[in-house]
Amino acid sequence: MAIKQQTSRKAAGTGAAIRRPQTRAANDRTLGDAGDDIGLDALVGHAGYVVRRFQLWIFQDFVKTLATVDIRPTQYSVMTVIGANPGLSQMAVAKRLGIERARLVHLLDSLEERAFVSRIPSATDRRSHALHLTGRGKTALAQFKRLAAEHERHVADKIGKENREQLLRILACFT
Amino acid sequence: MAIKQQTSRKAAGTGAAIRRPQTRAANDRTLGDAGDDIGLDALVGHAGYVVRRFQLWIFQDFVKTLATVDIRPTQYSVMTVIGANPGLSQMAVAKRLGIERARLVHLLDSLEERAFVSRIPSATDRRSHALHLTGRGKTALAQFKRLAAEHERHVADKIGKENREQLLRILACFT
DNA sequence: GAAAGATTGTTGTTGACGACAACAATTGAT
DNA sequence: ATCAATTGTTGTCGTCAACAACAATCTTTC
Repeated sequence: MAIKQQTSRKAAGTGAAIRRPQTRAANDRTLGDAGDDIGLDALVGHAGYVVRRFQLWIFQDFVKTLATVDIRPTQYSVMTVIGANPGLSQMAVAKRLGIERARLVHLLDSLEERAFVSRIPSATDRRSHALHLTGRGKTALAQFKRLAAEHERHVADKIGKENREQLLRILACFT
Repeated sequence: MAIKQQTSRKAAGTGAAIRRPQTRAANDRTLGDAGDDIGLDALVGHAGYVVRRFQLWIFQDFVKTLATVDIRPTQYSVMTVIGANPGLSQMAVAKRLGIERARLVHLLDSLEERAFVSRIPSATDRRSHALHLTGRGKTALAQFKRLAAEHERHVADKIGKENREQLLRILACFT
C-alpha cells in the first residue's frame, strides 16, 4: 500500500515493456490499493492521448514559469505575434493563431487593461484596429520571452533536447 | 498603408515556408527584442504552441471520425482503460488517465446511461465502485477501436507514418 | 475500541477555451 | 444605390481543468 507515490517519472525505461497485450492475469485488484501499475494497453499508441497529456504538462509548466508576470500561453502568443508584426488587425491575429476573433476580443481587452497592447484605429479601414505593443508592452514582452525560454528549457529537460527539436520539426506543419 | 499589406500577406497561410530559423533580415519591426533569436514568426520554436495546434487538430479529427458513434476522446480513453483493467475504482481510473475524479463522475454517468459501463459496488470497500464494461460496452468498444485506428491513420497521413511513431516514442514518458 | 485522519465518490463553482450565432458599422462589388 | 462580404463585438453553449466542500467509509493511532 506504499504505492501511494504518484507517477514517479519512470523515465528510465522509456520505450520498453509496453508489449503485453493480454497479461491481465493479475486482474482481481480489489480496489483497495489504487495501484499505479495499470496497463494502458490499447491507449499506448494513440497519438491524441499522449499529446493531450503532454500539452497539459507543458501548459502547466508555462503558467507556472510565467506566474510571476501573470501571463498565460494564449496571451503570450498574442503579444508575440503583435510584437513581431505591428499593425496587424484583430482578424489577422486571430487567423494567424487559430483562435476565434470573438475570443481575441477579451484577450486584447485584458492586455489593453494592463497597457501591454493598444488598439489604434486603422486609417485605411475604419472597421479594424491596428494592434501595437506599447512601450511598456515591449519591455514586458522581452521579459516574457526570457521566461518562456526558461520554460522551453524545462521542456528540453523533460523530453530531451534533440527530442524537442524533433518534435518541433515533426509538428512544424501546424505552425 | 503598409499595415494592410502585412495583414494580407500573413493572414492566409496555415502551413508552408517554415524553414528559416534565423533569416530574419527582412524584418523591419521596431521592437528591440531580448537578444533571443526569435525569427519573423516568433512562435516557431515554442513547443507549447505547436503542440496546442496539433492537439486541436487531432481532437477534431477524432471527434469527426467517431461522430457516428458519438464518442469523444476522453470517453474513449475511459472505456479503454476499464476494458483493459476491469474492476478498477474511479479513483484509479482518474489517476491513471490524469483526469479529476470529479470530472470522471459525469463521464461515467454518461457512459452508464448508454449502458457501456457499470458501477458495481465493491465488496471490499463500500466507498468505491468496481468499474466494468457491459456486454454492450465491450462490443461497442471494439467498434470504437476500429474507428480510432482509422483516426490514427489520419494522423499518420497528416504528419507521416514514421513521424507519428517518433512522436509516440518521444512522448512515451507521458503515458 | 474510540477518536483522529485519510480516502472515495459526489456536488458545486470558477475560469480558460473552442465553437457558433447574431449584430452594427463599414467596405467592396455590382 | 443596392447587395454581399468583412470587422469588431456581444452573447450563448458545451468541454475541460482546477478547487473546495461534503457524507460515507476505511485506516491509523492511542
